[in-house]
Amino acid sequence: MRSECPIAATLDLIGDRWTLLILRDIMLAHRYTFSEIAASEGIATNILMDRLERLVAAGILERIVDSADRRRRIYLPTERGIGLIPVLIDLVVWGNANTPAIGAAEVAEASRIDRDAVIRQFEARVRESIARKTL
Amino acid sequence: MRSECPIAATLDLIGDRWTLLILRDIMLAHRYTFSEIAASEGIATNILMDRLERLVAAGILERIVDSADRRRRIYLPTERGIGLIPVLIDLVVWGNANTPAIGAAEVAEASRIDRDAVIRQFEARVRESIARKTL
DNA sequence: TTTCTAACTTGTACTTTGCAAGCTATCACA
DNA sequence: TGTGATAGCTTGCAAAGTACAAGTTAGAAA
Repeated sequence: MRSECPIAATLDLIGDRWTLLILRDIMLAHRYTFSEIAASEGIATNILMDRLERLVAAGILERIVDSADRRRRIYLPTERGIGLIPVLIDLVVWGNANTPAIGAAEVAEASRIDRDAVIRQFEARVRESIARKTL
Repeated sequence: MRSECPIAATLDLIGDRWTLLILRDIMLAHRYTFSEIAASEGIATNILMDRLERLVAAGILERIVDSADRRRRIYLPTERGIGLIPVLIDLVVWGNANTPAIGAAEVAEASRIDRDAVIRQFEARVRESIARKTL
């Protein structure tokens, strides 16, 4: 693809069928490990692996070893990754209003009233998790 | 895929590598016909056709015959489609800050200052085009 | 030391995409 | 009225990406 358009360049990184769902798992649902993410939707493990590696390579996620259980790898969003929360929130709002999906209705409703507050709230939670995990 | 999560349900509709670029062409760049969109990026015509049909089927776009040239089909966003402008704007902002893409820097900058105003502006332009084309 | 679990990896079938060429309807012009 | 050009759309086939199942390795737990 490779375009000078920022939308096209962004979709080169996150514009496939799984990447934004993975980022949703990590940043909205607080699922930070390979097996938690794999269990949440029916994503094939080789695809999940590939996407996590790409996201790390793109500087959107960071991979750290869990010091409490060194088998476990924790995938945490970088600042660049946190910057995608607004996109996820917009998708929740649109999906809630325009698809039969019923989940996260409170988030959608709260976002319609004060989007910035909802985004700040998720950002704060993610940063809190990062601080806790990287200790 | 097909989930009860509104993000997953939305990505079922628009979460592939081309659909959001097509919507960007239509709603931000005001390219309303098959050939205009086909020319803007290197999208294969069979894929473009498939995506336009899906978007029409999903109620995101509407297809009308150009009365001035009946060969031409004009693809216009519905209200549901217009509702995706915020997603596009977020992608412009993120891509401008986090990818080497250089286009649309003014839009990104203006959105950082007053996102709602930029969205309203694009919405107004699209509605104006729709009014003109459907006459 | 055996068993279990988490994170990968590999192989193979299947689905989607990309490319090139073609088709049909309509328009522009002589 | 006929000829060429253009817009939208279709088809066939090769290449790429995805899904499913099974296997491997490192570390934990008993």
